[in-house]
Amino acid sequence: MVQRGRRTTRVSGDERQETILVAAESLLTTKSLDEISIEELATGAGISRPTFYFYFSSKDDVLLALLDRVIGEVERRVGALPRDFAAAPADAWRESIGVFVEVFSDHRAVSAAAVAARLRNPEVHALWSKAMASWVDYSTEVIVAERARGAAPTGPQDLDARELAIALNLMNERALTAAFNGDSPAIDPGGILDVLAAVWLRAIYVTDTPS
Amino acid sequence: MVQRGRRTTRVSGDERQETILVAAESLLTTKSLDEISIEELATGAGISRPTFYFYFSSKDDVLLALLDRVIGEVERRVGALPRDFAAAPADAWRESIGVFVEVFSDHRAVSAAAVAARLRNPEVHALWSKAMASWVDYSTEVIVAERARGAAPTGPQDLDARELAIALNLMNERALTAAFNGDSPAIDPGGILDVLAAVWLRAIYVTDTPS
DNA sequence: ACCTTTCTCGACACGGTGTCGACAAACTCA
DNA sequence: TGAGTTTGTCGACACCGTGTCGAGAAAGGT
Repeated sequence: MVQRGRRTTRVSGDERQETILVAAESLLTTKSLDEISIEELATGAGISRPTFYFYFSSKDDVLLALLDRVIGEVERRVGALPRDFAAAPADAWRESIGVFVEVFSDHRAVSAAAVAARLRNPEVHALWSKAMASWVDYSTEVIVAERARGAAPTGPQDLDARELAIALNLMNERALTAAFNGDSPAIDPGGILDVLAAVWLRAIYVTDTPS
Repeated sequence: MVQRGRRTTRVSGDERQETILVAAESLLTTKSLDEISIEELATGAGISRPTFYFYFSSKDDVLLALLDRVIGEVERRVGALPRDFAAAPADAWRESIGVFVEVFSDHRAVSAAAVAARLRNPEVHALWSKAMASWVDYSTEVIVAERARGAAPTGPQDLDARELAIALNLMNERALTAAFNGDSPAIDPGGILDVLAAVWLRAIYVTDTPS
């Protein structure tokens, strides 16, 4: 996925690679990826432009490496959450959504760049889609389980659990990127968890207080 | 907003301008805006590249003109809708959301290009934000009115009507672009109106059958 | 000391953008 | 009808960012 020009693993090369990634994430807090030239990225890492290509094959390749880490962090933290929703459904959903809020907040620059890049770069698109799909799968499973135990209704049109999960996950994606990039209109970053959690609960359970 | 090089209004120039717009929307169904060169756009309209600059100052300027029309169509159609939600709230919301589904479906190429371009172009960003703001305002007003007449609750945390409206509108934006651009995961375009309408109703009324 | 692998960069070719200035075509008013 | 103005057109140029190639320097292994 993120291939470098080096053939075997050595030491000082990995440091350079890391330096480029750090320089990139730092630059991304200032400007968007296409405002950053490879020249800039290379200079920021103390190397020349051609040397940059020894470590990464393009700017997007750098972003891909950064995005990979961010997604990894979400996966890890979501995976560490208790999977028992029956005890306190509202809190459980809130915690799950909270992971996204925190990680996307901490890495807002990378998230924003990824959301922009996926529209033109197939690899970024694929990586993002894969992550979204995994989160949708997770949400769908929980919704199905909650319906099975009678805590959540299906609704008049037998609202498909997966399509509901997709809608809610896409809402989160968009609402979070809007909030953390100062878009307008956007939800206040401080209150976004409350708003999103409320919509999820209502959309899934058709009540504010599921049991 | 969309300024052309011509100083006064004449005839055959406007036709050329229109030809460029038509060529652009047609090309956009095939590839993304940054895969389209100005050369291509010009050739498609039967002129040379420098001549293109007589009519538009950039590719984004062309997109801005196209987006302006699409937004205008939404505004017109939303404005023509009956504003009486009390009689049949579910149908009224469904019709409102239906306008977006139809227009974004008909002009999916322009919508997708605009969503991509707003991330780098301030003018596109501003135009899109303005439109979103107006739709959020509209939704907020209706939610407030529905709460006032007792049809919709506020919820435990006094869920702010505007923030709720923002979340729902952003969900629509993202879900529609995902659906009409073949993203995955995405909601099936044929059923997206049902899904979105269901989430809106539940999020606003906390029931599937408001009265 | 030699050889190989790792790493570096100057120099080049390329493709897209935007501008300038010459000029053609059409319309205007005497 | 013909001189002047506005409208429209484009060849040629300069510029900038990308990506590649090939020469070579440093570092490690034997």
